[in-house]
Amino acid sequence: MVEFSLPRGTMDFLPEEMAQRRYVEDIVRKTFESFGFQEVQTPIFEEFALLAARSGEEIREGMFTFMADEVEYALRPEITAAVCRMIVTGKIDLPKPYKVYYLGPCFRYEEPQAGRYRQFWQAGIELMGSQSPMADAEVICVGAKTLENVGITLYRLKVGNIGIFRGILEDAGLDLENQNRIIGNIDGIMSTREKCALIAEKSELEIDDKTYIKTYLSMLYDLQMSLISEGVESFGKYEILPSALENLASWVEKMPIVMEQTYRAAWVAEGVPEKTVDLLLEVSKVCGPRSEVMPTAQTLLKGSAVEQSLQELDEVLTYLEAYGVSNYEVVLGVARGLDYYTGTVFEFDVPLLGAQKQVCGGGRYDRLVEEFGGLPTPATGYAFGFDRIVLSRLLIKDIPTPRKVDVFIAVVNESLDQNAVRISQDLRERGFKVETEMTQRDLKGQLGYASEIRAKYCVILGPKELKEGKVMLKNLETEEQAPVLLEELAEVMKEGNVPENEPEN
RNA sequence: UCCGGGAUAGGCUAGUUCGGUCCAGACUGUAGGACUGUGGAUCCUACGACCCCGGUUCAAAUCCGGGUCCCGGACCCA
Repeated sequence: MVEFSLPRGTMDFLPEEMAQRRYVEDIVRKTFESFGFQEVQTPIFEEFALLAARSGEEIREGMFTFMADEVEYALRPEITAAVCRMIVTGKIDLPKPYKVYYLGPCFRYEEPQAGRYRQFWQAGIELMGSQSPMADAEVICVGAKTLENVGITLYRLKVGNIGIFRGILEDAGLDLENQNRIIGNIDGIMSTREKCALIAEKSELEIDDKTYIKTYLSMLYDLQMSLISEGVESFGKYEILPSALENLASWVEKMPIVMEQTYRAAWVAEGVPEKTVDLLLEVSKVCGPRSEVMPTAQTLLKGSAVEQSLQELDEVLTYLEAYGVSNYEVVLGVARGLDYYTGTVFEFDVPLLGAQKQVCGGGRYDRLVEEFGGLPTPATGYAFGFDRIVLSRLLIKDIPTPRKVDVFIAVVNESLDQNAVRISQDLRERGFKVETEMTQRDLKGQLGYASEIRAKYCVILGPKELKEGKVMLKNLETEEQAPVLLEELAEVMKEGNVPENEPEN
């Protein structure tokens, strides 16, 4: 016999899991819809060129691709691009702003990890046609409310504005490609800072932590060596020596700083002005509550071209508070992996989830629709990792599964099968969920099954009662039972009780 | 691709340290019976497993080598 296995990185959902997912899904939809977002659906595959438009060829290895009719396609890794395509191809005839949402499977060809699959579900919203900071604030608010409505309050919300980095880099004369690369580096520094801070909380290094530190030491060592061979004099106290591996623990604290200094040297070697580099690093460190962060940032960025982005961020925060969302942190270093963001960017984390803790990410992408050939359309939105939301909710609190059926119809002997079917159909029409016996078990077995599937009632058909136009109705929760006239059956069950037991004769 | 850990009946697992006491034990499940018109109980019976290939050995679930798959983590995360 051939044994087939589940494709790597995919999952089957059993009835109980489906019920849990459906429960969360309903809340997500209701929340989206309460803000006026309407559902759309796009194909699960698109032309590869569309999906890769903003990120180049190298994205290929992260996608499932295939050829058909001499066109290259890929399973969608996210849905924003498809929504933009939908706008551009012009089928949409809605008044602006467009407020749409989606929920569906996406695919990435990656190594699975906890909370990370090759087929995963994304739920997201896009708000197109408004350039107001209010739109950003609303989108963030929908994110916060969705999590709260699902029952997840232990989240962390980081808000920033990628326009600040872009502005600084543009000032220094860097083109988009170089901007993206350096922003990517900063993203790396940010995540290393965060990871090291997490490790620092532990009393002892775990194996994975050691591996992490070794990997980065060697990466930075190589980078430093190649910079030195290109003429960088030395890294002074930030230089990584071959003896570094001897005391790994000491690097938990030093690593982020060394990483900054190494990238600093690399950027300077590329010709980025030192002033720009220092500013970038300073800005990336700015984080905390609004009241502390904004003054610092204003001083730091005074007189530069990015004051406008900062202003924009401030307005978003003002609106956000009007929406009742104040449990955020301002993190100017939020970079997001995505190249297409132009302004506001934000992330929601649920630390409970461990390594893959990001449940939501999004921001403003004012150029994407235009780049796909549409009219210039300001847009903002985000996507949730739906699976991670379900996971978070389950870690916090169990989700009760609804009962399979209200009524099970048992028969004393097979000759009554057709009566059972007729009664079941009648009850279904009256709104009950009903299941009928069909395995020829004895009555004991049938009752056992009925209680196992947690049916509330069992209707027992037997010749004795049927002769009088009655059936035996048993409440499986209270164990009460009594004969009931067929025509009164639905009524009695709706009232939720069973008449007093009749004395046996 | 790299680094850790793992794989025993349909499910969850004991046993692996230190080879023999294990033709592998428990619980659950399924089927039947005690009980031919009344259920989550109890008892009895049956069914059912050491991931694959090779090696060491008188003897391998256990040790060694290779592989496959799973679970974490790194990279990546558009």
